[in-house]
Amino acid sequence: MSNIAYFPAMPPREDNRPGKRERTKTANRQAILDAARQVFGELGYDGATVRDIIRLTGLASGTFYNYYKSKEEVFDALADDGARRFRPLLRVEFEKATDFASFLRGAMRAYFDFLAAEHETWRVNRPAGETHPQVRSTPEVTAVFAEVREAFERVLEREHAPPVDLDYLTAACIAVAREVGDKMLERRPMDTQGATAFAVGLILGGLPALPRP
Amino acid sequence: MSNIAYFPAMPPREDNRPGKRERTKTANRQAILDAARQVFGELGYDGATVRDIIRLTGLASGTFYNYYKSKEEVFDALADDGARRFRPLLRVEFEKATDFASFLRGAMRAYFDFLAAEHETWRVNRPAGETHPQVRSTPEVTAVFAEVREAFERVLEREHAPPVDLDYLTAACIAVAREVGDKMLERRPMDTQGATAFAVGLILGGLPALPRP
DNA sequence: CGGCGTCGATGACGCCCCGTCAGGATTTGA
DNA sequence: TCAAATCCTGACGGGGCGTCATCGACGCCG
Repeated sequence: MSNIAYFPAMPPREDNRPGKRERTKTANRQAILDAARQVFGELGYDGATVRDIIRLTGLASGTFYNYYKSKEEVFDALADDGARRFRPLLRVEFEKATDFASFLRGAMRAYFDFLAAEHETWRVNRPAGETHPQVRSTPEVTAVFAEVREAFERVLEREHAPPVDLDYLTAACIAVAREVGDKMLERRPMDTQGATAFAVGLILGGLPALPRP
Repeated sequence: MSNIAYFPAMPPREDNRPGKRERTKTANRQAILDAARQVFGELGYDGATVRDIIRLTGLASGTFYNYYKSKEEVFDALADDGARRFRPLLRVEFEKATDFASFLRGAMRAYFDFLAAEHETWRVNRPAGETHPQVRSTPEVTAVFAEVREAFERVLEREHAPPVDLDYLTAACIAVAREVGDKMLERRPMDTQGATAFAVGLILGGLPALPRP
């Protein structure tokens, strides 16, 4: 038998791609995440059901539980995913920054742009009046918090700024970013620059007026 | 038969107290709210179950649904309750205030004190790592937002302050209050005065630096 | 008092979602 | 080609959900 016209059902892989098991695993994980994003988007966090997500993936119910333990866990995975994608952007801003003002401006702008971009993907067709799900403290989200805090610390120290309550400052900045960002998303046209100017103005102006611990 | 020693089983009410029907209704409503507070406190919002609340009240399951349609609705009722109790305090601060600075200081302080007081009642025994439930936008909560916004508007106008983006400002102030308040609750001793100084300092300092729309 | 109409408390019920697990299909490595 | 490993499958027991027929208690009036 010549070897010209013969192809085995599955030709041997010459590359170092992971095996089929590994590939379906990541495919499943991704399918679940995608389905979850859509379901949460349409039904809201409370309204969503593990079964809804499962149905959308076409997998068996048991399979879901091979990947995530619960609705909370998928949701946290989505949040983690967002945080993981945002972190590098934050790091870039830190590298670029020359002082606190420029870091804050860059980070804030990066966040609002990120938010606006996510917005499209995320809130596909939210029924009116649905509260959007609470951002939970997953490992990656916590890491972002810590990273902001540390960046603040370093950059403030670098420019010999007087000491402040860093925990409060970090919390306040993130709070302003979140809430102003939220309001920004409701406005048309969506003005990330305006939101940035507001948030940065408030915090930079307030910084010198903070009590010294 | 003399009328001295005779009391009918239920002596007639001379007062204008509502009838028994009405009284058990308010009692039930209150019992459900109390039970809900405790259950949410112990199990967290996600972990709590309508059945848990029902069990704690001792009522029948059907009775619960005569008062609230769902877990969400009881929770919103609790939030509403908090907002309803906070609103007068806010109003008092508005009356007392002579300018934006004094209003902000008073309101912030009132909020942190309120928060600290609620804390005792609310987070009875939260298991570690539980995220506390999202504050939802119930009618009363929305009303508080609107009231803050209007108070800001009036007091800023009164002192001929330059115009600002009131929506952003309100959102930012509430955000700072919430988040700094949250951090405050985790500290021992709980320092409402310190938190107030921080939040007020940040916002008052930032106000003049805001972009003019 | 006594009788009647109404209100709302009751809890069993059917429905659906939950998370599990024994069985089976598919991939892997030899 | 075969055995072992992997993990997908879907039926199942458990339990929470919201409803509704029933009934006891309340209020009202003669």
